[in-house]
Amino acid sequence: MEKHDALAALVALGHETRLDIFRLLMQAGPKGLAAGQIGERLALPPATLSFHLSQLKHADLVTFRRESRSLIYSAAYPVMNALLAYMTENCCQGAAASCEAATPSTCQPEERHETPARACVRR
Amino acid sequence: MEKHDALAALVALGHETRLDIFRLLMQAGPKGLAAGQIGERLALPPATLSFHLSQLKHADLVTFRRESRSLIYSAAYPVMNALLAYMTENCCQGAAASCEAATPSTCQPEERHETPARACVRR
DNA sequence: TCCATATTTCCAATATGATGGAAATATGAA
DNA sequence: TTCATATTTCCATCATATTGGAAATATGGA
Repeated sequence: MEKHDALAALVALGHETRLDIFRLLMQAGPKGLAAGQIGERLALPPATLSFHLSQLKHADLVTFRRESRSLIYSAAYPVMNALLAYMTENCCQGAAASCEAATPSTCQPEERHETPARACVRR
Repeated sequence: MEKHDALAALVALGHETRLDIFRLLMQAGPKGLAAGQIGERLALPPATLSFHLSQLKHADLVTFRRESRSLIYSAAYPVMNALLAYMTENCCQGAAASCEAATPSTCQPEERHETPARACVRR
């Protein structure tokens, strides 16, 4: 993940409504939730909801599929994991020699993937 | 970490200049950097730098200490780790029964602390 | 005390983001 | 085709964040 993408994700998550939406989708898992359901649960007017979903889409934090008349949104776990990895990778950068490998905590609703990251442990 | 604090941290990191500052401080480690050094490296006018440092302070993402005429800023590793843990803790919430414990990747410049978190692995 | 350095605070201008009503689009059912 | 549902797009308004020059504050040295 590049800085540009990490920044986009952080900007998107740095808004209460979008953090609420994203967490709701995280909780919902891969099945996702229809836009209408999200709006109902968070009491958001359609236009406002659509605006924020659009922001999350642009940041690649959510995906969606059509199911009949509904658009079903779900959290993009891989991007979330990439963001976590990015933030971790870049902490203590420049002290690579004194870093130890560490297992990142990731969110994998379907199956475990290997997404290595490094955590800096200087002594 | 509460939602309020996580949101504050995400808002703070969701700005290019502040992400730059924060990563610079992460790289600098616990020794930190004087405000002037940060401004010099990132080519920021004093007032602009001060504004962003203030935002990062309010989000508890940086700490500072005075050393003679300089104010030395450093990254608040524990808060960064708490943010990582928070984002991970809350993914797949509601499916706790099918979650497995996982080691979070953390950034610990001084010594290793135990900061347990959970990653959801549904099967 | 006086001056230089380091940084912050004040403030006004500017830019950007968010809101939500209303209209437009897409889908499926009768 | 016609209608109802689901969601988006358009757009004007409003709110908030950002910027940086200038002045203020804090520190230490001569």
